[in-house]
Amino acid sequence: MVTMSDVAKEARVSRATASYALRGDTRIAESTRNKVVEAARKLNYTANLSARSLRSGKSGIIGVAIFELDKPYPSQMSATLSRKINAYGMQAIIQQTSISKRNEISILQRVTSQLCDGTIFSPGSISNEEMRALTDGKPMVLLDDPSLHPAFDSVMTAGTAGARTAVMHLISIGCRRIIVIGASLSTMNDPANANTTKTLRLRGCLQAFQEAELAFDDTTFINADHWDPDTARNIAHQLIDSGRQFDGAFCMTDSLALGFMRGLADRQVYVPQDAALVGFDGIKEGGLSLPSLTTVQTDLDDLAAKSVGMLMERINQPQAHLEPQQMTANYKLVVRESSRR
Amino acid sequence: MVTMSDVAKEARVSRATASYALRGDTRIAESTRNKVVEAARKLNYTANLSARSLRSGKSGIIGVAIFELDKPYPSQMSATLSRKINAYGMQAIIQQTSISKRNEISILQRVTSQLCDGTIFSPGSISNEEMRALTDGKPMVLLDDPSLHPAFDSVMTAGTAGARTAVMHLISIGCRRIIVIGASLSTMNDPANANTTKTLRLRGCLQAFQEAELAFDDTTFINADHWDPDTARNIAHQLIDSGRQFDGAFCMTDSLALGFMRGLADRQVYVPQDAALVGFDGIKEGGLSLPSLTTVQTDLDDLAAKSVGMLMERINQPQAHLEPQQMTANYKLVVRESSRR
DNA sequence: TTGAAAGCGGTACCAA
DNA sequence: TTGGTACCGCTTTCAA
Repeated sequence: MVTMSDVAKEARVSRATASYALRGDTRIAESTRNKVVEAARKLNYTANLSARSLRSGKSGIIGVAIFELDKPYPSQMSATLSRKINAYGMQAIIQQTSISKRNEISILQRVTSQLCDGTIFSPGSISNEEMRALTDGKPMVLLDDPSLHPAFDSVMTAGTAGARTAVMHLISIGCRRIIVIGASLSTMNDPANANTTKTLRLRGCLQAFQEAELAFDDTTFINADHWDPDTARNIAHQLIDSGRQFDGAFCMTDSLALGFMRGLADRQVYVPQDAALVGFDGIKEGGLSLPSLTTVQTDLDDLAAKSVGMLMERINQPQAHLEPQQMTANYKLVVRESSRR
Repeated sequence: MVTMSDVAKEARVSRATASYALRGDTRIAESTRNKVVEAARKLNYTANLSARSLRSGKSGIIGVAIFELDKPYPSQMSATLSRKINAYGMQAIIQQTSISKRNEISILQRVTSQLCDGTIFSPGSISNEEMRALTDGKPMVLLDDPSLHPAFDSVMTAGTAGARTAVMHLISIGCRRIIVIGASLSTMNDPANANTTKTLRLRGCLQAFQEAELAFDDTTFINADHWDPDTARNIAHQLIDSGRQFDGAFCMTDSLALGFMRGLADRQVYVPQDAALVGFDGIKEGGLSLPSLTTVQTDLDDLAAKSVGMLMERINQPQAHLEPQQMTANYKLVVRESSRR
């Protein structure tokens, strides 16, 4: 391994000078800097990350910790965040929490807070206090922070407004017997859930129902333990088998929607003829399915710009001890075949 | 930040003793170790990664560098690798190369070779020699290494055997006018391409055609510049618009297959009635599409077990200077609706 | 069985 | 403008 001493020797300067020169400190004479840079290139030198990070506390790395990388939405979000981070000249590393608390702690404690200049974290089962302790004061931006008293900057998806838009759209195309897949109404009973993704989306649904003066009850809202396609596919089977009637469905994520659509097809119920369908997230797969999926699409570029932007601000101004900020990512309704009649 | 000195002081031992105790060195008396461990827990101590890594050259981190995280196959592969790495008690960090050479170099040079005890890398545009230089002798396992003279351990997907299986399956269900989407025959003309994914899969197709004594020519094989759904969708449009007849299609990836299927549907050509369809990879989305997709499924658990296993062996026995090894991941044909007649 | 001390490869203060 | 040097926090050799 070639170290800075090697470079300094090659350029016939001191280690200190070499260090300054390579980082472009203006106090170093241009001619000296050129010598050093040339020597570094000749030796194919790269600064040792551990050493630099140990001494300066900076690594140039931003961590992204996300629940499950094999699901379309988180993977597309991570990819977008990663590119945005690169655009700032930083390296992005992505870690999968698998929604396991042990994993979350391990990631925050052993990697993120140690190595990363900042973290973008999609919290699962870990509390604000634990995060405080584990991040050791390093900047962190949360994605969809459900806590009642935010302790960190965060970027939210437009859960309530988006869900409201989705249901309003179903109503506007003539649906009158609408069901919602993803959460049951009872979720909202517990005040601790006031800001969870489920509650926010439920709230938007209720707004739409009320504005349109459409009746609803407990059976309108169907919980999904896991927001994945197989769960939704089973729900569809049960629903049809039970003889339930509906002419429109809002699924709280696209993954649910695609699974639900498939489940309906398994029972010869077809979208959009028999029931219109709207999802949420805007994953790419929704544009390819048969029929293609109407969805409330979160603008991932905007989400990435906001979260990485906030994080970089904190990193660059660590002294500013501002209140935690909350931003919301843009969204738009993308109308496709699943709601065209 | 709480350091080892703090722990040592709290436990009333020296820093060295604390270090040994925490890592379970047997020379430390049990009672002493308990004191230290207790102190560490009380202070909520975590060893500084940079310091440890700088001094010992080990970090407990394995890097995974993959081309695009927002595509189903690489994202599902990364997720599986990540879990497998965790099962070995190591931390996994995932980085996205975006198939940009600059990015690949940057990742290898600035993060992977610096920080990671080993790397699993899906090479894009970087050469063996460059990798040698950038990894600085650290263990690395390549995924689908296309080089003619492998310089690293690698795990291959069963390109030739898998593609052969796929085409044989189409033949076995009665298809006689089969087309292949993904690469053109001319790809194989350049000897430099002898081991690329495209060539391997082409080779398998040719074997199947020849064994079944089925005619084929240049027009049987249609190139896709990018292996993504939109490209395939366009190909489908062009093919149908040009009046091309076929009763079966093998797409070199599931993403191509799903796009192709959607493109056929855009032109009122339906799978499997009008043409049977087989993909390659085995992404989860293939089980949900309408119709569900027959595919040659790569066993990702097996792929992960093999690649992480090889890597861990290299890490644990750095002295053994064995020849580069090649392994191949298991696969199986998963027959679904797209080829049921 | 434990402790003192020398680094690992950089950074940054201070002096020249 | 440049160089000497202390130090970041941990590991590891060597001595006690």
